[in-house]
Amino acid sequence: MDITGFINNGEQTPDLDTLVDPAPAEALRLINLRKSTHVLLIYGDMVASYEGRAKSQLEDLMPRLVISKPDGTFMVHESNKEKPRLWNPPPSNLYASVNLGVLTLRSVRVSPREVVVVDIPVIRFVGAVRLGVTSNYRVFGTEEDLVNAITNNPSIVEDGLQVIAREYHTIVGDIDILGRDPRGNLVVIECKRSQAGPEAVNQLKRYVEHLSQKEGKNVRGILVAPSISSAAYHYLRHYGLEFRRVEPKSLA
Amino acid sequence: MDITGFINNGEQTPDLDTLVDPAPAEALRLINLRKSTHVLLIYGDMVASYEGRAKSQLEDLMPRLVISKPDGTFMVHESNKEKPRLWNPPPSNLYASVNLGVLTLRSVRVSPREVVVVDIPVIRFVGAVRLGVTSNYRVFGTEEDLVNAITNNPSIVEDGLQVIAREYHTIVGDIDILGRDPRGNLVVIECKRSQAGPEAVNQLKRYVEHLSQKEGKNVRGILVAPSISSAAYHYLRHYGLEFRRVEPKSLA
DNA sequence: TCCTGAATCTCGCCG
DNA sequence: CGGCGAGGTTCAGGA
Repeated sequence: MDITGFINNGEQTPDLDTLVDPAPAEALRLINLRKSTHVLLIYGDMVASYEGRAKSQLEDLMPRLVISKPDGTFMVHESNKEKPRLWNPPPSNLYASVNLGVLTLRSVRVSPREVVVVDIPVIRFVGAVRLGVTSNYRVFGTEEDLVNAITNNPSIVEDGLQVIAREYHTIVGDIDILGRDPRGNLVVIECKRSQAGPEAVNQLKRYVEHLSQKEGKNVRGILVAPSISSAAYHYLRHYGLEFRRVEPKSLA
Repeated sequence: MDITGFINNGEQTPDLDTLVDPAPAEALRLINLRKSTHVLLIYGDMVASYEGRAKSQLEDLMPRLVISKPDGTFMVHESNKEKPRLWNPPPSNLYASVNLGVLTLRSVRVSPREVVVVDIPVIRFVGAVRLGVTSNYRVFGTEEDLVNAITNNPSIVEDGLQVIAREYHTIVGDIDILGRDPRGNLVVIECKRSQAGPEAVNQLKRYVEHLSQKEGKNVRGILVAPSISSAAYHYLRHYGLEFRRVEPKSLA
């Protein structure tokens, strides 16, 4: 027993461990050793099931890839698609065990209660890799960037427009930008970073209706987006709403 | 030159290849050999960037995990989160190269044009695994299951309700279920598999308004869901719409 | 191909 | 912790 509390006798935990065609007990050992610090990659023939908010099963024994992250992310990937076939989102807990030579992984999420169970009778590979996390991550070209650009320069939408508020809270939701036009009309502005559809029109209509009832006067509504679908445009015009085309990229 | 066209002289392509701390040229060879048939796992210190619908960069050199699938899925994962930090959805094309000892991966999507570039000066591991694809995949407890259950037994929603149509198309969108109550009123039913919010109410309101204008008479709207948020319920009642609590699980 | 809306959406933010 | 809406949403189905 090491009085310093270090089990590994001063040896550094490696960033990478790999096992090819391991015995189940070997795989189990590595998984339990690294599951809270490393991302685990487990490849083999497996069946899996999920039950929680919904329910589904992968009954055919087939080569698949399990990825488990220290934050509890648990995914069963197949040969196509970006999304895992089965998964548990973080935070979940991983429990591994071996019974009759079969490695079983159970990922358990507490709230809502969701369980993914994977049985792996044939383990082809287990890897443990230590990954980083990017801080100060930033995406450019979001809806927020669009709102900022309009706030800084309202004439992008309309000459003489004054911005009264951003993220204006109402009982029916938050209005991206509330403004006033030169003639004194309230203007509700809804921004979309990509093509607007019927839902976006509906959202704008909801805000305009609410404000117009509350204020007891006419309120304009402008949908700002790089484009709008044909059906959505007809719908928008039918309710007297307006569309203003703005390319988010032109504002970078 | 093998006249049969088989480069591997009859040897089977292995389901699994692994390289630990490979030279860049070695890694490149395996990637190009397997990228169209296997899922590639590439672990090392890397920087990455994305430009397309939006733009973002991972400037800090840091251990990350690249996953590339034969359908063109390309993901850069970090130590947390279910979603990759950067990605290209399928279909995309992967181009790998080595310059001055640095492995570079470029994932290119054509429409819309999007590019993810990853530079990997330190390659710790490359794996190629052959995965399957589940056919006849089915999830239970979806909104469609709820719609089916109501279609088969409309009394779940209301005694005497008759279902006229499912997925009834209108100019403002598709109505989950269109029915008629014993008093002859048209009834629009919107189903949600989980708690309903303001957007769901708004959606129902849109359909009801449209039909009511088109038909020139009163149209009822019923929101069917396991629960509804408080704000959404007030909003719903304000517009004379109705809520019917239904647990999707009770219909399995 | 585009359009439309569901999703075990996931994720971040704000109360 | 729940509610709410954005997202480089992804994905499937239909016109």
